[in-house]
Amino acid sequence: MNDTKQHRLTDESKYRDLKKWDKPAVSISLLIFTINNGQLEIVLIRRLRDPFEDYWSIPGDLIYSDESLRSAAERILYEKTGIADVYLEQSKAFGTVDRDPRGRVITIAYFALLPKDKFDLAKAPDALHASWVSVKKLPRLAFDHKKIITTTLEKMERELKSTNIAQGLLPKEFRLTQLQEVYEALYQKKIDKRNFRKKILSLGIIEPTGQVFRKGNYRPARLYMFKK
Amino acid sequence: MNDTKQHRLTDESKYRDLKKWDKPAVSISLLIFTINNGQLEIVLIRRLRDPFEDYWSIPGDLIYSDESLRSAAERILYEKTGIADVYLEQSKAFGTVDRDPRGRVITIAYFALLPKDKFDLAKAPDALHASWVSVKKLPRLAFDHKKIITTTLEKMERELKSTNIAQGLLPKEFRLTQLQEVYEALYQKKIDKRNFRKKILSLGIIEPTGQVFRKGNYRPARLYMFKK
DNA sequence: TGAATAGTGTCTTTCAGACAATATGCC
DNA sequence: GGCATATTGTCTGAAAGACACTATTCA
Repeated sequence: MNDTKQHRLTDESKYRDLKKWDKPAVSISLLIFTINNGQLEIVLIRRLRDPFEDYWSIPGDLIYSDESLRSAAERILYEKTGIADVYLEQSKAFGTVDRDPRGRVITIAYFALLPKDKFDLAKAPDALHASWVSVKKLPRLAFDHKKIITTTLEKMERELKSTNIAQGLLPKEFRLTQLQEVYEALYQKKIDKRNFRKKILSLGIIEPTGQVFRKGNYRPARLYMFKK
Repeated sequence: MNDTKQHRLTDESKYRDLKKWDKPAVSISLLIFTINNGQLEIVLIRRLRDPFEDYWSIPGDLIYSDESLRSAAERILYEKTGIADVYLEQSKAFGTVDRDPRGRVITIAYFALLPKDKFDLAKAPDALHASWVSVKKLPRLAFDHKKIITTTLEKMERELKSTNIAQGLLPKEFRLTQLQEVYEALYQKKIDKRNFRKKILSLGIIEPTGQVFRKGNYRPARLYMFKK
């Protein structure tokens, strides 16, 4: 509300008045998450030029005039990773005036959730400068990308409680231990195994596939999948 | 993901390529809510010209180049109602290509929550064509405004459970019955009075002011306020 | 005393959380 | 048998939900 007043007070020069209706540029920022070794990780890109040279940033691009917000997010995901069929949801729009020193850019953040085995970042187009980074150890970030990530993580945590978000981070068939790791990574705390299994099974959203998963010299785990 | 492929297939003429980077216009859509007689109501404006003449629409405006998204929402709220100090939160961005027949407009929806007594719509600048409308009986709406309202209502309902959203819809001092009406209006169902009071008081977020509210020929009610 | 709303308590069921031992498969 | 992980049940306390009567004010 102070801003409202401020707007009218600072709107003083004719130059500014003329510029008042300049269209902003609009971009999509795409937060790509996965779980790796029980850690929530995000794809970041090292910037090669100013502004913010050598800082890390979220993938993004301007929106074409013939694509919707969601289509643009899907395109960027496809360009960065070569994959298409994943969980994708709008996070929030960010639009402070000075968030990009090059000019007015409003960005609409989307987040995508991938199972780790779905794609190999090393083979992606931007491989040299893109990297998976744990959200617990974020490097220095360009623009307002730190805030975008933090805000989106809070939203994801809230949604985990009421939606099937975990599904996006797991392969079709998974062990209960993996599912628990998703919850622990998003809540950032340990959960009791017995209580977790009791609850998740009572929700009735997953079912055993009948298959088992074998890895080391130990008991195999039953595999589950989300019901349709 | 179909959209992604489609984009590349249909991106065939040079004309389109040149237009590909045209900047979209960006607007704020402002959903102004209050509770009136236990009903959730929203401010709508009757359109006087094409497109969608005689349809109803959500208040909105383009964003100036020197204001943030939130500042723009505050400005529009101020222009429409003359008030500033209310609960205001971003809902969601909407940006399908053809949502406005006049050209590409991406809109970012905000919602504002007012106590009913806070302002008199009849004295507002747009009084002639603006009106409070119950969200249960929405008239025919212009553009994609029906979807914007529906999506925002779902978000508000979700937030009611975890935040203090009810505070925005009530005056500083209120009766427990009023508070219950807010919950009932947003959940669209009746709540047991004893259970509601037991729970809301156990949360410790409100406290009695010591005042009472007298109206008809019946027992006065104690007044409460939200703690700080 | 009638009308209209305010205010209150108990019981049952469900859910969350603490807690540790046994089962299985492979070497 | 040793190792590594999978799988399972009980108890307790807290919260949710069903349910109906008394209290207060004023005309």
